[in-house]
Amino acid sequence: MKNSRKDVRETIINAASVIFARFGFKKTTVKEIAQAAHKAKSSVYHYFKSKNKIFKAVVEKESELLKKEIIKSINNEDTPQKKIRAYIITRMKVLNNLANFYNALKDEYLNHYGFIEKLREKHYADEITIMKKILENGVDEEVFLIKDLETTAYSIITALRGLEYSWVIENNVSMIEKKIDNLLEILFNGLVKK
Amino acid sequence: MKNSRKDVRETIINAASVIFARFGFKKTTVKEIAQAAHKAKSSVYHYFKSKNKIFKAVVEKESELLKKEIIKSINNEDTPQKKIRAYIITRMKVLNNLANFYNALKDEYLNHYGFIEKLREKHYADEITIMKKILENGVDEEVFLIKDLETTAYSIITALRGLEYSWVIENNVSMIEKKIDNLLEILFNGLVKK
DNA sequence: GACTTTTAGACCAATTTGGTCGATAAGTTG
DNA sequence: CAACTTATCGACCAAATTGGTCTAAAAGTC
Repeated sequence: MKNSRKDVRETIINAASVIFARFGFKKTTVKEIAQAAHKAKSSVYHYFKSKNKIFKAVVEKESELLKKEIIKSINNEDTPQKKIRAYIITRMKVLNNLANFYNALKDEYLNHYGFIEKLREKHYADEITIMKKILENGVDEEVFLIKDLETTAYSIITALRGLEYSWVIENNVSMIEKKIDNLLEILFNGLVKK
Repeated sequence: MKNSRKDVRETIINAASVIFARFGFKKTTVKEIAQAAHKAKSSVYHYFKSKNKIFKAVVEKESELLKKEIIKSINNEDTPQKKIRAYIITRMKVLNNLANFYNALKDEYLNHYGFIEKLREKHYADEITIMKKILENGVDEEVFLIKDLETTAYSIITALRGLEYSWVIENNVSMIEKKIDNLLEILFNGLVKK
Protein backbone atom coordinates (compact mmCIF):
# COMPACT_ATOMS: atom_id res chain seq x y z
CA MET A 1 0.00 0.00 0.00
CA LYS A 2 1.24 3.45 -0.85
CA ASN A 3 1.57 6.29 1.60
CA SER A 4 -1.40 8.58 1.44
CA ARG A 5 -0.94 12.06 0.12
CA LYS A 6 -1.55 13.37 3.60
CA ASP A 7 1.22 11.26 5.09
CA VAL A 8 3.79 12.57 2.66
CA ARG A 9 2.68 16.12 3.28
CA GLU A 10 3.06 15.47 6.98
CA THR A 11 6.56 14.09 6.48
CA ILE A 12 7.57 17.16 4.55
CA ILE A 13 6.04 19.49 7.11
CA ASN A 14 7.88 17.78 9.94
CA ALA A 15 11.19 17.86 8.12
CA ALA A 16 10.68 21.49 7.19
CA SER A 17 9.70 22.36 10.73
CA VAL A 18 13.07 21.35 12.10
CA ILE A 19 15.07 23.18 9.48
CA PHE A 20 12.99 26.33 9.56
CA ALA A 21 13.30 26.37 13.34
CA ARG A 22 17.04 26.15 13.15
CA PHE A 23 17.84 28.47 10.27
CA GLY A 24 14.80 30.66 9.82
CA PHE A 25 12.74 31.13 6.70
CA LYS A 26 15.25 32.81 4.45
CA LYS A 27 18.24 30.62 5.15
CA THR A 28 16.26 27.44 4.69
CA THR A 29 16.31 26.07 1.16
CA VAL A 30 13.70 23.86 -0.41
CA LYS A 31 16.45 21.47 -1.41
CA GLU A 32 17.34 20.97 2.23
CA ILE A 33 13.75 20.32 3.14
CA ALA A 34 13.50 17.81 0.32
CA GLN A 35 16.66 16.02 1.43
CA ALA A 36 15.48 15.84 5.01
CA ALA A 37 12.20 14.36 3.81
CA HIS A 38 14.05 11.94 1.52
CA LYS A 39 12.46 13.35 -1.60
CA ALA A 40 13.58 15.20 -4.70
CA LYS A 41 13.02 18.91 -4.70
CA SER A 42 10.48 18.71 -7.48
CA SER A 43 8.58 16.08 -5.52
CA VAL A 44 8.18 18.55 -2.70
CA TYR A 45 6.67 20.96 -5.18
CA HIS A 46 4.19 18.26 -6.05
CA TYR A 47 2.75 18.63 -2.55
CA PHE A 48 3.29 22.33 -1.94
CA LYS A 49 2.93 25.16 -4.38
CA SER A 50 5.78 27.21 -2.95
CA LYS A 51 8.28 27.59 -0.15
CA ASN A 52 5.87 30.08 1.36
CA LYS A 53 3.14 27.49 1.49
CA ILE A 54 5.41 25.00 3.23
CA PHE A 55 6.24 27.57 5.86
CA LYS A 56 2.60 28.44 6.19
CA ALA A 57 1.73 24.81 6.82
CA VAL A 58 4.46 24.52 9.43
CA VAL A 59 3.43 27.64 11.25
CA GLU A 60 -0.25 26.80 11.16
CA LYS A 61 0.45 23.42 12.65
CA GLU A 62 2.35 25.00 15.50
CA SER A 63 -0.35 27.58 15.96
CA GLU A 64 -2.99 24.90 16.36
CA LEU A 65 -0.80 22.97 18.74
CA LEU A 66 -0.44 26.04 20.93
CA LYS A 67 -4.17 26.62 20.97
CA LYS A 68 -4.81 23.01 21.91
CA GLU A 69 -2.31 23.08 24.74
CA ILE A 70 -3.76 26.28 26.12
CA ILE A 71 -7.30 24.99 26.07
CA LYS A 72 -6.21 21.75 27.70
CA SER A 73 -4.41 23.55 30.50
CA ILE A 74 -7.39 25.82 31.12
CA ASN A 75 -9.75 22.91 31.40
CA ASN A 76 -7.50 21.42 34.06
CA GLU A 77 -8.24 24.30 36.41
CA ASP A 78 -11.47 25.05 38.21
CA THR A 79 -11.53 28.69 39.32
CA PRO A 80 -11.42 31.58 36.82
CA GLN A 81 -8.31 32.97 38.50
CA LYS A 82 -6.46 29.70 38.13
CA LYS A 83 -7.62 29.48 34.53
CA ILE A 84 -6.10 32.85 33.71
CA ARG A 85 -2.88 31.90 35.40
CA ALA A 86 -2.75 28.59 33.53
CA TYR A 87 -3.44 30.43 30.30
CA ILE A 88 -0.50 32.76 30.78
CA ILE A 89 2.01 30.16 31.88
CA THR A 90 1.11 27.66 29.21
CA ARG A 91 1.09 30.27 26.51
CA MET A 92 4.60 31.38 27.42
CA LYS A 93 6.05 27.94 27.88
CA VAL A 94 4.67 26.40 24.72
CA LEU A 95 5.25 29.41 22.53
CA ASN A 96 8.91 29.34 23.36
CA ASN A 97 9.20 25.83 21.99
CA LEU A 98 7.45 26.70 18.76
CA ALA A 99 10.25 28.61 17.13
CA ASN A 100 8.58 28.97 13.76
CA PHE A 101 5.32 30.28 15.02
CA TYR A 102 7.15 32.56 17.39
CA ASN A 103 9.21 33.97 14.55
CA ALA A 104 6.14 34.36 12.43
CA LEU A 105 4.66 36.54 15.16
CA LYS A 106 7.79 38.55 15.83
CA ASP A 107 10.10 38.63 12.85
CA GLU A 108 10.00 41.92 11.02
CA TYR A 109 11.51 40.30 8.00
CA LEU A 110 8.47 38.12 7.45
CA ASN A 111 6.12 41.08 7.28
CA HIS A 112 6.24 41.08 3.50
CA TYR A 113 4.33 37.87 3.35
CA GLY A 114 0.61 38.47 3.50
CA PHE A 115 -0.33 35.18 5.04
CA ILE A 116 1.77 35.95 8.07
CA GLU A 117 -0.33 38.98 8.88
CA LYS A 118 -3.51 37.00 8.51
CA LEU A 119 -2.10 34.36 10.77
CA ARG A 120 -1.21 36.92 13.38
CA GLU A 121 -4.66 38.38 13.28
CA LYS A 122 -6.23 34.98 13.64
CA HIS A 123 -3.96 34.22 16.56
CA TYR A 124 -4.82 37.45 18.33
CA ALA A 125 -8.50 36.90 17.67
CA ASP A 126 -8.22 33.41 19.12
CA GLU A 127 -6.47 34.74 22.19
CA ILE A 128 -9.18 37.25 22.83
CA THR A 129 -11.91 34.70 22.31
CA ILE A 130 -10.34 32.35 24.82
CA MET A 131 -9.76 35.08 27.37
CA LYS A 132 -13.30 36.32 26.91
CA LYS A 133 -14.63 32.88 27.66
CA ILE A 134 -12.62 32.68 30.85
CA LEU A 135 -13.85 36.09 31.95
CA GLU A 136 -17.41 35.28 31.01
CA ASN A 137 -17.17 32.16 33.09
CA GLY A 138 -15.86 34.22 35.96
CA VAL A 139 -18.79 36.60 35.73
CA ASP A 140 -21.26 33.76 35.62
CA GLU A 141 -19.76 32.33 38.77
CA GLU A 142 -19.90 35.77 40.31
CA VAL A 143 -16.17 35.90 40.87
CA PHE A 144 -15.51 38.78 38.49
CA LEU A 145 -17.35 42.04 38.00
CA ILE A 146 -16.76 43.19 34.43
CA LYS A 147 -18.59 45.81 32.42
CA ASP A 148 -17.19 45.25 28.96
CA LEU A 149 -15.93 41.71 28.34
CA GLU A 150 -14.46 42.41 24.91
CA THR A 151 -12.46 45.42 26.01
CA THR A 152 -11.28 43.77 29.19
CA ALA A 153 -10.13 40.68 27.34
CA TYR A 154 -8.36 42.88 24.86
CA SER A 155 -6.57 44.80 27.62
CA ILE A 156 -5.35 41.68 29.35
CA ILE A 157 -4.07 40.11 26.16
CA THR A 158 -2.27 43.30 25.23
CA ALA A 159 -0.67 43.61 28.64
CA LEU A 160 0.55 40.06 28.36
CA ARG A 161 2.71 40.86 25.40
CA GLY A 162 4.80 43.02 27.69
CA LEU A 163 5.66 39.94 29.70
CA GLU A 164 7.12 38.13 26.75
CA TYR A 165 10.33 40.08 26.76
CA SER A 166 11.14 39.18 30.36
CA TRP A 167 10.23 35.63 29.58
CA VAL A 168 12.72 35.34 26.79
CA ILE A 169 15.64 36.88 28.62
CA GLU A 170 15.08 35.41 32.08
CA ASN A 171 15.88 31.76 32.29
CA ASN A 172 14.77 31.44 35.85
CA VAL A 173 11.28 30.07 35.50
CA SER A 174 10.21 30.35 39.13
CA MET A 175 11.26 33.99 39.12
CA ILE A 176 8.99 34.67 36.20
CA GLU A 177 6.11 32.81 37.77
CA LYS A 178 6.51 35.10 40.75
CA LYS A 179 6.29 38.15 38.52
CA ILE A 180 3.21 36.76 36.88
CA ASP A 181 1.58 36.08 40.21
CA ASN A 182 2.30 39.63 41.25
CA LEU A 183 0.68 40.91 38.10
CA LEU A 184 -2.30 38.67 38.63
CA GLU A 185 -2.65 39.88 42.20
CA ILE A 186 -3.11 43.38 40.86
CA LEU A 187 -5.38 42.22 38.11
CA PHE A 188 -7.66 40.31 40.43
CA ASN A 189 -7.79 42.58 43.44
CA GLY A 190 -6.93 45.95 42.03
CA LEU A 191 -4.55 48.49 43.48
CA VAL A 192 -7.12 50.32 45.51
CA LYS A 193 -7.60 49.26 49.10
CA LYS A 194 -11.15 48.19 49.82
CA MET B 1 42.57 58.54 18.21
CA LYS B 2 41.59 56.00 15.64
CA ASN B 3 40.99 52.35 16.35
CA SER B 4 44.03 50.32 15.53
CA ARG B 5 43.88 47.92 12.65
CA LYS B 6 44.06 45.07 15.12
CA ASP B 7 41.01 46.32 17.04
CA VAL B 8 38.86 46.41 13.94
CA ARG B 9 40.02 42.97 12.95
CA GLU B 10 39.11 41.80 16.42
CA THR B 11 35.65 43.37 16.13
CA ILE B 12 35.05 41.60 12.86
CA ILE B 13 36.30 38.30 14.20
CA ASN B 14 34.01 38.53 17.20
CA ALA B 15 31.00 39.43 15.11
CA ALA B 16 31.76 36.66 12.66
CA SER B 17 32.29 34.19 15.47
CA VAL B 18 28.71 34.53 16.65
CA ILE B 19 27.17 34.24 13.22
CA PHE B 20 29.33 31.35 12.09
CA ALA B 21 28.50 29.53 15.31
CA ARG B 22 24.82 29.93 14.71
CA PHE B 23 24.52 29.28 11.00
CA GLY B 24 27.69 27.49 10.01
CA PHE B 25 30.17 28.47 7.35
CA LYS B 26 28.09 28.16 4.24
CA LYS B 27 24.93 29.83 5.46
CA THR B 28 26.82 32.80 6.86
CA THR B 29 27.23 35.69 4.43
CA VAL B 30 29.96 38.27 4.49
CA LYS B 31 27.29 40.94 4.37
CA GLU B 32 25.86 39.69 7.66
CA ILE B 33 29.26 39.71 9.27
CA ALA B 34 29.79 43.25 8.05
CA GLN B 35 26.45 44.40 9.41
CA ALA B 36 27.10 42.81 12.78
CA ALA B 37 30.45 44.58 12.90
CA HIS B 38 28.85 47.86 11.78
CA LYS B 39 30.90 48.04 8.63
CA ALA B 40 30.30 47.91 4.91
CA LYS B 41 31.03 44.60 3.24
CA SER B 42 33.93 46.05 1.28
CA SER B 43 35.40 47.38 4.50
CA VAL B 44 35.52 43.87 5.83
CA TYR B 45 37.45 42.87 2.75
CA HIS B 46 39.93 45.55 3.63
CA TYR B 47 40.87 43.53 6.69
CA PHE B 48 40.40 40.01 5.38
CA LYS B 49 41.23 38.66 1.98
CA SER B 50 38.27 36.30 1.84
CA LYS B 51 35.41 34.71 3.74
CA ASN B 52 37.69 31.72 4.20
CA LYS B 53 40.26 33.84 5.94
CA ILE B 54 37.68 35.27 8.31
CA PHE B 55 36.58 31.80 9.24
CA LYS B 56 40.17 30.75 9.63
CA ALA B 57 40.80 33.62 12.04
CA VAL B 58 37.70 32.73 14.06
CA VAL B 59 38.60 29.08 14.30
CA GLU B 60 42.21 29.74 15.16
CA LYS B 61 41.16 32.02 17.96
CA GLU B 62 38.95 29.34 19.41
CA SER B 63 41.64 26.77 18.96
CA GLU B 64 44.08 28.84 20.96
CA LEU B 65 41.50 29.48 23.64
CA LEU B 66 40.96 25.75 24.02
CA LYS B 67 44.66 25.11 24.31
CA LYS B 68 45.03 27.82 26.96
CA GLU B 69 42.14 26.49 29.02
CA ILE B 70 43.51 22.98 28.89
CA ILE B 71 46.97 24.03 29.99
CA LYS B 72 45.53 26.13 32.78
CA SER B 73 43.42 23.27 34.10
CA ILE B 74 46.36 20.90 33.98
CA ASN B 75 48.54 23.25 35.97
CA ASN B 76 45.89 23.36 38.64
CA GLU B 77 46.41 19.67 39.42
CA ASP B 78 49.36 18.08 41.09
CA THR B 79 49.42 14.37 40.34
CA PRO B 80 49.82 13.03 36.79
CA GLN B 81 46.60 11.08 37.14
CA LYS B 82 44.64 14.16 38.08
CA LYS B 83 46.27 16.05 35.24
CA ILE B 84 45.07 13.51 32.72
CA ARG B 85 41.59 13.63 34.16
CA ALA B 86 41.58 17.44 34.09
CA TYR B 87 42.81 17.35 30.53
CA ILE B 88 39.94 15.14 29.39
CA ILE B 89 37.18 16.97 31.22
CA THR B 90 38.32 20.43 30.21
CA ARG B 91 38.85 19.43 26.63
CA MET B 92 35.31 18.10 26.39
CA LYS B 93 33.65 20.94 28.22
CA VAL B 94 35.38 23.76 26.40
CA LEU B 95 35.27 22.19 22.98
CA ASN B 96 31.52 21.96 23.22
CA ASN B 97 31.29 25.70 23.64
CA LEU B 98 33.51 26.44 20.68
CA ALA B 99 31.07 25.64 17.94
CA ASN B 100 33.21 26.88 15.10
CA PHE B 101 36.30 25.01 16.06
CA TYR B 102 34.24 21.94 16.76
CA ASN B 103 32.66 22.14 13.32
CA ALA B 104 36.01 22.71 11.74
CA LEU B 105 37.18 19.45 13.28
CA LYS B 106 34.09 17.45 12.43
CA ASP B 107 32.23 18.87 9.49
CA GLU B 108 32.72 16.85 6.33
CA TYR B 109 31.59 19.75 4.27
CA LEU B 110 34.58 21.84 5.26
CA ASN B 111 37.04 19.26 4.06
CA HIS B 112 37.47 21.05 0.76
CA TYR B 113 39.25 23.89 2.43
CA GLY B 114 42.92 23.17 2.82
CA PHE B 115 43.50 25.30 5.87
CA ILE B 116 41.03 23.25 7.84
CA GLU B 117 43.11 20.13 7.37
CA LYS B 118 46.22 21.94 8.46
CA LEU B 119 44.41 23.24 11.49
CA ARG B 120 43.26 19.78 12.41
CA GLU B 121 46.75 18.42 12.12
CA LYS B 122 48.11 21.20 14.27
CA HIS B 123 45.42 20.55 16.85
CA TYR B 124 46.17 16.85 16.97
CA ALA B 125 49.87 17.52 17.20
CA ASP B 126 49.23 19.91 20.08
CA GLU B 127 47.13 17.34 21.87
CA ILE B 128 49.83 14.74 21.60
CA THR B 129 52.48 17.16 22.76
CA ILE B 130 50.48 18.07 25.83
CA MET B 131 49.67 14.48 26.67
CA LYS B 132 53.30 13.50 26.18
CA LYS B 133 54.34 16.15 28.67
CA ILE B 134 51.90 14.86 31.25
CA LEU B 135 53.12 11.30 30.76
CA GLU B 136 56.74 12.37 30.86
CA ASN B 137 56.08 14.14 34.11
CA GLY B 138 54.45 10.98 35.43
CA VAL B 139 57.47 8.92 34.50
CA ASP B 140 59.82 11.39 36.14
CA GLU B 141 57.85 11.17 39.32
CA GLU B 142 57.93 7.41 39.04
CA VAL B 143 54.16 7.15 38.93
CA PHE B 144 53.96 5.77 35.39
CA LEU B 145 55.99 3.09 33.69
CA ILE B 146 55.98 3.79 29.97
CA LYS B 147 58.17 2.39 27.24
CA ASP B 148 57.28 4.59 24.31
CA LEU B 149 55.93 8.04 25.25
CA GLU B 150 55.01 9.10 21.74
CA THR B 151 53.02 5.97 20.97
CA THR B 152 51.31 5.95 24.35
CA ALA B 153 50.28 9.57 24.05
CA TYR B 154 48.98 8.87 20.59
CA SER B 155 46.96 5.91 21.81
CA ILE B 156 45.35 7.85 24.60
CA ILE B 157 44.43 10.79 22.40
CA THR B 158 42.97 8.48 19.81
CA ALA B 159 40.93 6.62 22.38
CA LEU B 160 39.57 9.91 23.67
CA ARG B 161 37.89 10.68 20.38
CA GLY B 162 35.63 7.75 21.04
CA LEU B 163 34.34 9.52 24.11
CA GLU B 164 33.22 12.55 22.20
CA TYR B 165 30.14 10.93 20.81
CA SER B 166 28.79 10.00 24.23
CA TRP B 167 29.64 13.47 25.39
CA VAL B 168 27.55 15.13 22.75
CA ILE B 169 24.47 13.00 23.15
CA GLU B 170 24.48 12.61 26.94
CA ASN B 171 23.49 15.74 28.75
CA ASN B 172 24.06 14.26 32.15
CA VAL B 173 27.50 15.55 33.04
CA SER B 174 28.04 13.52 36.19
CA MET B 175 27.19 10.38 34.28
CA ILE B 176 29.87 11.14 31.76
CA GLU B 177 32.41 11.92 34.44
CA LYS B 178 31.70 8.51 35.87
CA LYS B 179 32.38 6.90 32.50
CA ILE B 180 35.60 8.82 32.21
CA ASP B 181 36.72 7.77 35.65
CA ASN B 182 36.02 4.18 34.76
CA LEU B 183 38.12 4.53 31.66
CA LEU B 184 40.91 6.16 33.65
CA GLU B 185 40.79 3.38 36.21
CA ILE B 186 41.60 0.94 33.42
CA LEU B 187 44.19 3.22 31.94
CA PHE B 188 46.03 3.72 35.20
CA ASN B 189 45.83 0.27 36.74
CA GLY B 190 45.33 -1.99 33.78
CA LEU B 191 42.88 -4.82 33.45
CA VAL B 192 45.19 -7.50 34.71
CA LYS B 193 45.12 -8.31 38.39
CA LYS B 194 48.46 -7.78 40.09
C1' DG C 1 48.85 69.99 2.72
C1' DA C 2 50.99 65.76 1.14
C1' DC C 3 50.42 61.01 2.34
C1' DT C 4 48.42 56.78 4.31
C1' DT C 5 44.66 54.28 6.04
C1' DT C 6 39.49 53.41 6.28
C1' DT C 7 35.16 53.37 4.57
C1' DA C 8 31.56 52.54 1.58
C1' DG C 9 28.79 52.49 -2.65
C1' DA C 10 28.57 50.74 -7.33
C1' DC C 11 29.58 46.92 -9.82
C1' DC C 12 30.51 42.02 -11.59
C1' DA C 13 30.92 37.15 -12.48
C1' DA C 14 29.68 33.00 -10.60
C1' DT C 15 26.87 30.34 -7.85
C1' DT C 16 22.56 29.39 -5.65
C1' DT C 17 17.72 29.23 -5.35
C1' DG C 18 12.79 28.98 -6.04
C1' DG C 19 10.15 27.11 -9.22
C1' DT C 20 8.72 24.53 -13.88
C1' DC C 21 8.34 20.68 -17.14
C1' DG C 22 8.37 16.41 -19.26
C1' DA C 23 9.43 11.74 -18.94
C1' DT C 24 9.32 7.62 -16.34
C1' DA C 25 7.89 4.74 -12.45
C1' DA C 26 4.55 3.10 -9.32
C1' DG C 27 -0.27 2.27 -7.92
C1' DT C 28 -4.94 1.80 -8.83
C1' DT C 29 -9.07 0.40 -11.07
C1' DG C 30 -11.97 -1.90 -14.43
C1' DC D 1 -3.55 -6.60 -18.73
C1' DA D 2 -4.57 -1.99 -20.23
C1' DA D 3 -6.12 2.50 -19.41
C1' DC D 4 -5.61 5.96 -16.07
C1' DT D 5 -4.13 8.53 -12.09
C1' DT D 6 -0.60 9.76 -8.89
C1' DA D 7 4.19 10.16 -7.33
C1' DT D 8 9.10 10.76 -8.21
C1' DC D 9 12.83 12.71 -10.17
C1' DG D 10 16.49 14.83 -13.16
C1' DA D 11 17.18 18.50 -16.26
C1' DC D 12 16.43 23.08 -16.85
C1' DC D 13 15.68 28.28 -16.25
C1' DA D 14 15.23 33.03 -14.83
C1' DA D 15 15.93 35.72 -10.97
C1' DA D 16 18.17 36.62 -6.82
C1' DT D 17 22.13 36.21 -3.94
C1' DT D 18 26.87 36.05 -2.89
C1' DG D 19 31.85 36.41 -2.69
C1' DG D 20 34.82 39.52 -4.20
C1' DT D 21 36.81 43.98 -6.84
C1' DC D 22 37.45 48.81 -7.81
C1' DT D 23 37.25 53.56 -7.40
C1' DA D 24 36.63 57.55 -5.10
C1' DA D 25 36.07 60.11 -1.22
C1' DA D 26 36.37 60.70 3.96
C1' DA D 27 39.21 60.52 8.05
C1' DG D 28 43.63 60.41 10.39
C1' DT D 29 48.53 61.16 10.59
C1' DC D 30 52.85 63.60 9.87
